Formats: sequence, C-alpha cells, structure tokens
Amino acid sequence: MKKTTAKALKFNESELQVHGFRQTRHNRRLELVEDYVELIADLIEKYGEARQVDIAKELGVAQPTVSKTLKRLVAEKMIIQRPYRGVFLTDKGSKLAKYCRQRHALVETFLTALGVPSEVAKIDAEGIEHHVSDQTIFAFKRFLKSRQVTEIRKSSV
Amino acid sequence: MKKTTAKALKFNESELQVHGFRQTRHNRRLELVEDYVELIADLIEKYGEARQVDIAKELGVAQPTVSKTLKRLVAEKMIIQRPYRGVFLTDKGSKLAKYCRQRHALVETFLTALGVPSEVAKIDAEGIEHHVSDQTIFAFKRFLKSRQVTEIRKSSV
DNA sequence: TTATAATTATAGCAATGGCTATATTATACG
DNA sequence: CGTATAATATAGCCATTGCTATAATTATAA
Ligand SMILES: [Mn+2]
Ligand SMILES: [Mn+2]
Ligand SMILES: [Mn+2]
Ligand SMILES: [Mn+2]
Repeated sequence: MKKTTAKALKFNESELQVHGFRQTRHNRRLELVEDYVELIADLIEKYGEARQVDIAKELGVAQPTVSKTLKRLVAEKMIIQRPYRGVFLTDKGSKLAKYCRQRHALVETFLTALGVPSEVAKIDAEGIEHHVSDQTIFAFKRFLKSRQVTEIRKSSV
Repeated sequence: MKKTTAKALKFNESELQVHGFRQTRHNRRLELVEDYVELIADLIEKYGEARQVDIAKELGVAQPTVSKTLKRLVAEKMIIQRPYRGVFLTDKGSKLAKYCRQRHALVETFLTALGVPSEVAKIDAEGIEHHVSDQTIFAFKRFLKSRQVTEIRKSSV
C-alpha cells in the first residue's frame, strides 16, 4: 500500500498471516515425501515389498514420475533403493511413516466421527493431514474422546 | 506386486486411494490461485488496491515471484492487470475469492471452536482450507450450530 | 538356457513456483 | 518540469512434479 494513503496493518495480524503462508509453503514441500513414505510402509506391510509400478498405480501417476521422486527420497535418506528389488525405509523414513500414518488415520477418523461420509473423509484427509499441527491433532483427539464418553453415557442410560 | 505372490487389493479400497491422491493433486494445483485471489480481495477491501509489493509482503515472497504468478492469474482470467495500477479481480476471480474467504473463515472458526489456539488455528486453516470438500464444510457448519445450541442451553439453565 | 515379459532407468519436454540482480517505467515531489 | 523514488518487468537461475517415448536390465517361464 502507499505509505501516504494506507492505514498500517496491525503488526500482529500481518505478521501472523505471513507466518501462516510461510508455514503452509513449508508443509507443501513435505506433502509428497509424506505420502510416499506412508504408502511405501503400507505396501511393505501388505506385500513385503514396495515396487515402483505399485507405488505408481496406487498414486495414479506414471512410473518415471515415481522413479524420479524416489531419487529425492534417497537423497533425503528416507529410503534405500535396491535395483529391481523395490525400496525400503530407513530409520528416518520409518519414523516419518509411522507419524504420518497415525496422523492420517486420526484425521480420517475425526472427519468420519463428525459425520462426513467415509469416502469423502478419505479424500479430504489425504490433503488435510499435511496441514494439521500437533495442537490441532490434540484437539481432534479430545473431540473423539468426548464423543466416546457421550456415547457411553447414552448407552448406559 | 508380483502377481504370483500378492493378494489382490480390494478394488474399492485401491480405487478410493487413487481417487484421493488424484483429488489432492488437483487441489494442490489450485492452492496458490486461491490464496492469491483471496488476498487480492482482502487488500482491495482494505486499501482500495492490490499491488505487487503488498501481495509479496503479505505472502512473504519476492516481488518477481508475485509478478510471475499474476501472469498465470491473468491467463486463467482471474484478474486484470493495469500497469503500475495494481490488479483487479474479474467476475470469475471475484466469485472464487468470495467462496475461498467463506471457506477459509469457516475452517478457522471451526478449529477455534474445537479448542485450537487462535494463532495455531490461523496457520493450520491456511493450509487445510484448500482440501476441504463441500460435505466437510457442511459437517463443520453443523458442528458449530450444535455447539451454539449447547451453549445457549447452558446459559439458559 | 534362452526368449519373453515385466520392471526400472533415462532422455527430453513442460508447467509451476521459488530466488537474485538489474532494467524499465510510472508516480510523486521539489 | 524534471528528477528521485517507488513499483513493476525482465533475465536467468534452480528445484519440483508431472508427462511420453524408449532403452536397459532383471525376472520368469518355456
Ligand atoms: Mn497420508
Ligand atoms: Mn496425503
Ligand atoms: Mn485462504
Ligand atoms: Mn491458504
């Protein structure tokens, strides 16, 4: 805004908005990594291995896209790649996958408990999960707990 | 997975996951556009104009980054650019901005009502808003309504 | 064991969204 | 009016995430 004509934004308000945008950009850079390690963990659990073709199929992208992204995951020490033998999570990748799976499941459970149809909850959770802070996770858990209590009370009356 | 060793995924489950990933990728492509038109609407409302320098400041990015993104918004017919006179929303941009503002505000209000500290709710809402379907919006609204009823009952007892 | 099929890798393209440095240009002020 | 300042545009760089087409390699099966 022009200095001469504009009322200055309250510092807090503006600063907060910038902070929000920055944090969100940061989260966006992690989204794909999170989806990958989570999916890889799922595939390994279900099939004992995670191959490019299967990752590609599950994500709905082309195999060369997966190939390239896996290189990034290797560079970030999230996975180890054995040629033609699938990918495996490092400790770092394993820890991230575990965290992401829990958070993802919680978000989906929360949405469902709130009355969102399960198919829609699945879709929305896939995007929302990456933007949920620990404090919001805490609030979601508290809501679920309170709901459970309510239901128990109802059934015990 | 190897056909010979793997149990097939249930079709529904796998299909749903692919659908979720696809929808999320689609939402991700819209995020920046949504943030821009919403911010532009805010700036115009507050100051009567939306300039690159102010957009850049609010977003926390460099001015040439904004310059480039604005070209994309022009190409998508969301804004009109008048050289050295700021940007203005088209009908299309205006409608999107209105929708985004409402959705954004609702998400933030919802999180706050759930007990998330307001600063955290602001940050999380900035990312979550872009991944919330109409059905989830509806569930958020229903929650807020029910909460209000509860509070009214409490105060009237 | 060798041919075929499946899997992975690579090349090359495009769009997006960042950055810094610098050039242009319009506005505002003396 | 003309100049200083502010705003915008441009150039050129990089990383990311997608694609198709095709090559290379491994695994499977005959
Ligand atoms: Mn996930
Ligand atoms: Mn996800
Ligand atoms: Mn917003
Ligand atoms: Mn946003």
